Amino acid sequence: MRPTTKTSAAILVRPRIYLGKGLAIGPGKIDLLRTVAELKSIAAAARKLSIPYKRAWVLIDSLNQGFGKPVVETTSGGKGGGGASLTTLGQQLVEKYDALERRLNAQAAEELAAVRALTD
Amino acid sequence: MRPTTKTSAAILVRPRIYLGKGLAIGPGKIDLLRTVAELKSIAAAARKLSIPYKRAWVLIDSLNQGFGKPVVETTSGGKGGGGASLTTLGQQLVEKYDALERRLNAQAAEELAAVRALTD
DNA sequence: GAGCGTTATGTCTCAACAGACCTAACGAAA
DNA sequence: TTTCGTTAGGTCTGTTGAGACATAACGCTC
Repeated sequence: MRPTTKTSAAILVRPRIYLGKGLAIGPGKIDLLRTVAELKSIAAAARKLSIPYKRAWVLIDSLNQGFGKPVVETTSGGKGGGGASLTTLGQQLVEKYDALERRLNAQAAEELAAVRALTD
Repeated sequence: MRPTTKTSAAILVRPRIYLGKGLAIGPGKIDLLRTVAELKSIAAAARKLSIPYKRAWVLIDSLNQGFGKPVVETTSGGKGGGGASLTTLGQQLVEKYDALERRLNAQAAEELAAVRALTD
């Protein structure tokens, strides 16, 4: 229709992947994991994302429980009060999800544009 | 937590597409539209999907409002009490969404498997 | 040992949402 | 004119979830 403008930033696919029963992973948890990895602290990540610590902890706990193996390792007490970091499983999870999300948006750009065209 | 079987089809991508603010479309609404098209009645579709008529109507109304143009056309009174059917916009919406969903699951199979492998 | 910041929970409240129930309007058919 | 099944809502309630708050445990540092 309009070949000139290609700035379609208002549309995007946010994949939520369902693994097994009750366990799901979406953009929210991935962002949280990424921030925890960056700041090495659940509390700091929660502050940065403007969510209550409790919620951040619940989300991470649900991942740890759901995967059977921990996605985030924590230590309490000690220098700075403690901290948190991603396990290799957690790192892989973020990496794989990013790859999936990137591919989804790239490969499906055509169909996305088709849906978007309907909103005009 | 048992591994169950190896051939677990329990993983899939359910895309929810965000168009503009407040307007989103996901598998639920698409299924509803499909059923309305099939049965030519909102009430009948709601019964088949085991959801209250009110909810079905609210979902459809949100689509009609969100798109600015109606996605479902209705008539009240008359033979059989009335009925409903998809507009061409509604039909296109279902078609485009189906194409997107199919492509997503096909093209991203590799990355999906990678994520799934982490759950073992 | 006291202080500190973090992890780890429990509990309470409030808003949002889903579902249930109810009523009105409509128009063809009987 | 009455009946009937549908569309089109309004309203109430139970449930769920998020957020706010409180508290304990932990282990370095001072």
